[in-house]
Amino acid sequence: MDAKEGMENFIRLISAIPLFNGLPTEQLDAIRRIAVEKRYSKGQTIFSEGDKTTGFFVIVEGRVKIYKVSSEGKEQILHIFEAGQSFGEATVFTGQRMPANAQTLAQTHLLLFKRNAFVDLVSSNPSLAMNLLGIMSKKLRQFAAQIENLSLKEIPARLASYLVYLSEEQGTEDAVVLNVSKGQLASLLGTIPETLSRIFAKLSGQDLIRVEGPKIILTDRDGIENLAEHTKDDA
Amino acid sequence: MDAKEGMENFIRLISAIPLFNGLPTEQLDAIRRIAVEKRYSKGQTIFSEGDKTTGFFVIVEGRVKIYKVSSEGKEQILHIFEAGQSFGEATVFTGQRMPANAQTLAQTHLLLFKRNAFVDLVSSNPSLAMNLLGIMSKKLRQFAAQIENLSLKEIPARLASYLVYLSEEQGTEDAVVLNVSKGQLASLLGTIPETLSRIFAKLSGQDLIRVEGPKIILTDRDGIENLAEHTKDDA
DNA sequence: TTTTCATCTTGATTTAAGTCAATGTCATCG
DNA sequence: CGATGACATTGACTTAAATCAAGATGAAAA
Repeated sequence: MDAKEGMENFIRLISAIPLFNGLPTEQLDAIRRIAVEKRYSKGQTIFSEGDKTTGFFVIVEGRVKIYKVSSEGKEQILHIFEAGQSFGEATVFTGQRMPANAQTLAQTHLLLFKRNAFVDLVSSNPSLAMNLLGIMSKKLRQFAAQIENLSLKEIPARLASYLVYLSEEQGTEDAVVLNVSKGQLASLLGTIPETLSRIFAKLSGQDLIRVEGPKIILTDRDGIENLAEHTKDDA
Repeated sequence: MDAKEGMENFIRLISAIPLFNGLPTEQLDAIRRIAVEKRYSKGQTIFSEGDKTTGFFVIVEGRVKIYKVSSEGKEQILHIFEAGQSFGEATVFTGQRMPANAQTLAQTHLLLFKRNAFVDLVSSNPSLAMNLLGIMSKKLRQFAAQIENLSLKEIPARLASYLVYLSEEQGTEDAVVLNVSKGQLASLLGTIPETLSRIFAKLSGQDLIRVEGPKIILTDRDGIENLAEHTKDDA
C-alpha cells in the first residue's frame, strides 16, 4: 500500500510537468521506473562544464541556474529554470559533455533521467518525443532572443525587455518582483552588478520605474516597452 | 519511367541529408510526397521576421543566413546554413510566427515541408523524431556557445574561435578560407566591419595570422587557440 | 580601358560599459 | 546588542568597440 501510494504520488507529481503532459498512466509509470530522485540545498552544484553527460533533469521543486564562466571569472547565466521545467535535454541526444554549469538557487527537488533509459523511452514513445520537440523548440527560440538582446540591444533595453517579460510572467501590469538577486540579474543580462545598479538609477531618474528593493514599479509601462524595442537615442 | 527516375533522384538527394539518415525507403517516399521544392537566386529573402509559419526547410544546395535586425538597422546573423542542413524546425513545433529573417547567400535549392504534414510525419515516425531531436540538440548547443561568445569574450577572441572552428570544418591546419564576406562575418561575430577590419590588422601585427583576401593563414595556431579561450590581457 | 559600385581599410572621435575602490544597507548570528 | 558578511550603490577612471568620415581596393560593366 505504501508502495502504491508512493506511486500515485509520483504520478500526480510528474503529470503536472509539461514534458509529460497528456501521456497515459502506463507510460507515466514507465517514466517513474527510470527516474532517480535528487535533492539539493540552496547553492549546490548539480553539474559542471565538462562533466560527462549524466542525463536530463526535471525540476519538481526549486530553481536552477544554468551558466557559463569566462576565463576571467565573469559569469553569464544562460537560463534560470523553475519547477515544472527541464534542462539538460540536449546533452542526452548529442552525448557530449555538459556544456555549462548548473547550480541550485533554492532548495531543489529534481528527477534525473539517465541517458540510455531516457533515449529508449523517447524513441518508443511518440507523444513524449513530440512534447520534447516542443520544449526544445521553445528553448531554441529563447536562446535566439537572448542572442538578439546581447548583440543588438544596449543594457537598458535588455533590462526593459526583462521587466516586460517578468510582468507577463507574473500577470501584473504595473509592478514586478525580481525572482533573482540583482547580481544574478546582471549576469542574466550579460553585465555586472555596478552597471545594472546605475541603469536602475537612470531609469528611475527618467521616471520609467521605481525601485523598492526587489520590487520594481513600472511607473511608465509604455515607456518601458518602447525602450525594450529600441537600442539607444531618446531622452 | 521519367516519374520513376525523378523519384529515385529525389530519394538519393534526401537520403544524403543528416535529418533523413537511416530512414527506410518507404518513409523517404512519404517525405518526398510532402516536400515542396523551392529555388532562389542569390540574395533573395525566404522569409521575414513576423511572417506566419510556413514550415521547415532543408537545404539541398546553396547557403542561407538566418538573422535579426535591430531598430537601428544593425544586423546580427544567428547562423549560416549550408547544403544538407535544415532550418525553421522550431517554428513547426511552437506554431508561432517566424522569429527571424532568412535570406540566401547563393543560388539555393530548398525543400519546404509544410507544418501540418511534417508534424504528422514526425509523430508517426520515431526515427525521424530522434534525428530531429539530435539536430535540435546540436543547435541548442551552438546557440549556447554563441551566447557565451557574445557575453564573455571580446571580439578578437570571438574571431579566433571562429577561425579555429573554420579550420576544423575545413580540415585544414594552418589556413582557412572565409566562406562569407568580411562584412557578413562581422555580423556573425556581433560587431561591425570597421571593427573586424581593425582586429584582423591587430592579429596580423601580432603575427598570429596573415590575411590574404578571403584566405587567412594561421601563422601561429597555438596562439590563435589560446586567444580563442581567453578574454583579454596578453600582448 | 575607364567608370562604377560594393567591399574593405584606416583615422579621429565618442560613448557605453567595465574596472577599481569605497561606502552603504540589511539580515542574520554569535 | 553590536558585529559579521552578503548584497547593493556610488564615484572616479579606463577601455573596447561604435560612430562618423575619408580613402583604398578590386571586380564587374559600360
